[in-house]
Amino acid sequence: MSDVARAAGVSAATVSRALRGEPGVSEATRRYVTEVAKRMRYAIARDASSLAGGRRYAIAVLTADVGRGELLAGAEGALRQAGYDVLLYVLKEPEARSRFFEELPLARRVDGVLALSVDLGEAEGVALAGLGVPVVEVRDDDPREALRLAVGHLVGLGHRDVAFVVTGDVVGDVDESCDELLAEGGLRVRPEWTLWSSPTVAGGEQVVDALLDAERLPTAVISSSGEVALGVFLRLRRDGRAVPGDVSIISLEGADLTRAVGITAVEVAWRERGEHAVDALLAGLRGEPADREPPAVRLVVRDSSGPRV
Amino acid sequence: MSDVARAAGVSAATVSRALRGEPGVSEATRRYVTEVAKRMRYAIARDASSLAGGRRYAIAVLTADVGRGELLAGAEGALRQAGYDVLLYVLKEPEARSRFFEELPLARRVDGVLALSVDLGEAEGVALAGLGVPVVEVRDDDPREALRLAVGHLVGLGHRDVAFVVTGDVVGDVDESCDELLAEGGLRVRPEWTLWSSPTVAGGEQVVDALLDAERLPTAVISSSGEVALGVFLRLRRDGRAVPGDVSIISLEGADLTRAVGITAVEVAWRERGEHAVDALLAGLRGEPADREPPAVRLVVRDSSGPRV
DNA sequence: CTGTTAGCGCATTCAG
DNA sequence: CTGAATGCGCTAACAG
Repeated sequence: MSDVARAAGVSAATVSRALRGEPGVSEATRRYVTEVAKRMRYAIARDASSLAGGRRYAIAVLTADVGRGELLAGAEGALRQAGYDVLLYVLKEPEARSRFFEELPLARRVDGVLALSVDLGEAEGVALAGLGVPVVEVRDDDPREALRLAVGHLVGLGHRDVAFVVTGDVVGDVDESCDELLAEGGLRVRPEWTLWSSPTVAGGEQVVDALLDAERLPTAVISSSGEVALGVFLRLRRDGRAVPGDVSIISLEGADLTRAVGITAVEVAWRERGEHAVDALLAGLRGEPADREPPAVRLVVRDSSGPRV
Repeated sequence: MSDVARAAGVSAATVSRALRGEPGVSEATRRYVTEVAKRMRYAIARDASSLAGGRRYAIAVLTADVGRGELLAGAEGALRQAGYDVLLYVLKEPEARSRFFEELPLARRVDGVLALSVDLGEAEGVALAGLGVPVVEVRDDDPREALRLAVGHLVGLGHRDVAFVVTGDVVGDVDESCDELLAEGGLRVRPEWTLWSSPTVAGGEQVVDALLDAERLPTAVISSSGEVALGVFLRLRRDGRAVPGDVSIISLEGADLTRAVGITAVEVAWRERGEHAVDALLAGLRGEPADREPPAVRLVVRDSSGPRV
């Protein structure tokens, strides 16, 4: 930096101020210094800057689900644009996760923490809060929101007899209240149409077998898993049933899979959600309150759902 | 650090050495200092450490494909274990990518660079090399390797009449030499069985239509895309053909999709590949040469491929 | 094996 | 608006 200062005929302090956009430098000086710095390919050394200034220009991004690439990409882009480095921590393996929260290697290393799909536990949240920097978490959605969207869509198409396939993995505790949600939407609720399945294609196929055994076939199926929806789709087609002619199918999850096959599904705008989380974090960094309303889930209508016939 | 030093009754230099595992400290002292530090919840400030020591304990991980979560996770885990921080750079958008290589914000910020699935261009490689730190790249595989595996599998099952579906996106220039590879493996090569398709499920369905129009149906189909393979699978089944009874299907790509549906596919051990790349980088950091042989691709046999009947 | 002495490269006072 | 002085917290030579 002193080299640049000498070359520009000013002091290092002025270079520092000019390059960081700090007030207290005339526009002319700032422009000149900036130009000289660029010509000399000079870039501020972050380490020294952090050490002297106290700020670290880095955010820790925690994620337990590397499959959510778009979420991560959205957050990374927004942080980069705001001038922050992204320190990635993958907390997928349980050991890695517990070790992380034990050692908490973030002390004095980052200005904030972004937890993406980690579903922070009580103790974990407290540990992060203890760092003394802003923490923003993106939790997975309340699955009921997705269910509501699906029900609304089907009711709008005239469906009343709808089967609901639950996979514990994805929906969590929604089975407690799903009947209620279905009824609220105006659907008929039948015990034999609330089915549990393993979250696999084979599981979906078995579900159809069970459905075919009953005296009456639903006109639509909601699946909490994309793979199950695919299994349902395949099995119905093999049985000569038309989709969506005879049966409509909606998935509450699995954007990639359902998009590939053309199944109507509820999707989350993960990229935007990542960007939104960064906005909240940056607000926290400035000490302002942030609006906590995340971008909503949306229904993507494809070829597997149509009017009740 | 001086607090710890005082509490332990030693000098700061000793604390530094003890905590970093540097030689020149008695085991007893090291143990004691370590214990005191832990008790005081002291952790070395990376900024100051980097500034004074010259090493940064950080690796830049570049990726153009956030979908490769396992690759990223593998690399992150290995780097973390080696004591390095991971600075993530997503180079997906073309503008982000060009801006990155123009500004090259890594100068004096990292000890090495890991480029995962970015397919570095000539100029980009030179730019990175100019940083003066080790650079390791994980390029996507030569698609011919996958094709060889698939051909070998089918030949072993007695197939001779095999169609090959190419999607430009995935296979790149392989269509130049695919006939050769098929013939090498002992398959019959027919121009009408080398088909081009868009990398979608619909594309795969159209491929089957084209195949059905010809006078003779192949006994197996190799698809360079998982989605196309699924389309082929669906369309064949709807046409009443048994898979793999009448036609076997193999995909050269799309681990998630093919796994979900049960299609035999060539897969890459992405996680291990990430770990391997880190090994190479760490070797470079130590100034040693690294073995450049990446973990090979492998064939995962599932229900879509069987003996020729 | 351990302590002492100097910086690492910058941001921040405080003067001018 | 600008420059000079001071120290951020640590590591690396040195000396003992």
